[in-house]
Amino acid sequence: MINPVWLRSFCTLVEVGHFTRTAERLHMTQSGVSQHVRKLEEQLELSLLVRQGKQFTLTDAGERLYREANVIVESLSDLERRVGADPAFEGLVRIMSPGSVGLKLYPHLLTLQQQHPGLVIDYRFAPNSDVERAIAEYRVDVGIMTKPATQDEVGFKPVGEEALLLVTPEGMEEPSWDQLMALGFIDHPDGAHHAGLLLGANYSEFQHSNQFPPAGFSNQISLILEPVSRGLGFTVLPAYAIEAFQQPEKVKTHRLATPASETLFLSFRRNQPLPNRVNTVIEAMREGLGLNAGDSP
Amino acid sequence: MINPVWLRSFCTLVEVGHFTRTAERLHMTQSGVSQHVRKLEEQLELSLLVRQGKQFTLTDAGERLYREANVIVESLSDLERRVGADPAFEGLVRIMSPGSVGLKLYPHLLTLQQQHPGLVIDYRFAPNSDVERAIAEYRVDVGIMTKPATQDEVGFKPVGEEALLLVTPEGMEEPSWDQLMALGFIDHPDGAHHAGLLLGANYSEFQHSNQFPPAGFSNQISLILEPVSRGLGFTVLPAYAIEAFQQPEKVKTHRLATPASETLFLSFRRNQPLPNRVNTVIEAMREGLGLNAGDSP
DNA sequence: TCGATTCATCACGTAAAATTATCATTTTTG
DNA sequence: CAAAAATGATAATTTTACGTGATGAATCGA
Repeated sequence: MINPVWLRSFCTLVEVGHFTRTAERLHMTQSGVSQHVRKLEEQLELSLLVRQGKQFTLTDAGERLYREANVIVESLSDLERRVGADPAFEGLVRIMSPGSVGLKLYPHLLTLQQQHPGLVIDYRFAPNSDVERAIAEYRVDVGIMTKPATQDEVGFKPVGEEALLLVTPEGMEEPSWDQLMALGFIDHPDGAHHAGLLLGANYSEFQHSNQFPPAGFSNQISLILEPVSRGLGFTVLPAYAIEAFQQPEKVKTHRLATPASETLFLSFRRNQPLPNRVNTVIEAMREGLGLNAGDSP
Repeated sequence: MINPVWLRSFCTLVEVGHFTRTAERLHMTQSGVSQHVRKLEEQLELSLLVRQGKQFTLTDAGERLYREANVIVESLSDLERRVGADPAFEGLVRIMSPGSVGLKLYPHLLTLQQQHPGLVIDYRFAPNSDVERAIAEYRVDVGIMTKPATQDEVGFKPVGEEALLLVTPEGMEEPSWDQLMALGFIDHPDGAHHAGLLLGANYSEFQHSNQFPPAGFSNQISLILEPVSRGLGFTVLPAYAIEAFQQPEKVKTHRLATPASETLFLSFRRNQPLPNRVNTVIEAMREGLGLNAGDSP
């Protein structure tokens, strides 16, 4: 590999046209400049300069070298700055969350991306466990989970609460236990968890969601309320998932006496500080969840 | 400036994912690789690797550095080859010659350029003295001159002879001295020189072209025969300049008893070997002048 | 022609880098 | 699961190479 310090000397010499002044410019001695050029010529086994007394002109190879080397030297001397830079509104940010939160966050983050052309959002929907694994395996920068992370490498921080609501077909008032049993449960990936939190606090008969006759399942968050709207069963969902349903008039939402809510956890890798662009996105996510901006992890 | 040897170690390490194997690949010790990475981290004042036992992953800065540095390292290790290369059919070749020869050569060289997309011909027409100066001042790679070069730095080599011919208006047989005096001389940049060579050898009365009444002048080689074709005078030209005239039937060409010819000299800088692409063009010029290919200077 | 510049070369001391040796971990394997 | 092998970090030592300063030769300007 050619010594880039020699290249820099050579390029400066070509620009300055003068050994002594080149040396001054580079804070070295004229002797050094001479040696650098000679070493380059020795290593490349071709002459770079045609010396004519105190003047010189470039040989063909000299011109080629100058042209090529100049680019490299510039780019090398600039590298430190470029790598150190940590722009807040540029680059790829990879996010993962369960579908429920994603439904609310994704449009908000797309707005952010529209405001900053350099920013690229990669948002994937996946269950809690997948989110945690993706973070641990460096496949994702931040995640939102509805449970605390279990692995050591994954840090977490509560960033919001979302009320859990019981959803039944339209025209039904505060349903009794028997009515629920009659309806049957429309399940989804977090169905058991949600049902446990809300129904456990409001129905003494409740033990587990599998007490209810199964009435359907969907892992497509935007479609879970479809069977409910058709009178096929009930389900329990966080408020933002209900908001996202296309035909809200076709279902009936019940708050119940004892409210229950799901905590949202911001999740991230513990062992390295987050780049600015990721913090930018985290701020936007807080806003999207309706929270005041706070300091990022 | 960041040490590119360290960068190479880092890039290789990222690709290999293994300190010891990286060291083997780079013909150094594992200790060296460790030190290179550490020095990079110290100089940049940021961590590049997240070490997890004997595994590691890249930090954000590490990824940026790898992406940027890889380009530089590749380009640097390839530089030697690129500069050493001397392609025969690529690059710019700058040529200068008097208009007379140029008329014949230029179309031929354009054909060469068409055959080799990377080759670029810069052909300029200028008098002998300008050609010589341009060569000496590195503004041109090769020239054709009709006289030997006078400066030390400019080498030359005869590459062709071109017959000098007397040209009169049509319908005139081997003109007498008095007929020439009556017609008058159509002069051009090499007019005096050409007339001296041809007429001096064939007319005892001849001393200098200014003996003839001036009948016109043009430095546009393709137009010199225009006034002759209109009966305005005679001139002396090399054969290839006459060939290039649009309406050959409008003039009469005379070989004369004692032929005279002009020698063409290939001219070039003495102090440095010619790049291959220039030799390629020189070969093409020899062909264009109707000569057998010979070894270039 | 003489003095002032300018560049090339040489010898040398210093600073940087590579290697060796060793230790603490981690991973593999029987 | 324990012993063996492998891996990476660190410290100490050797080796390398880099830049300087001194000297000399060539060139340029007055």
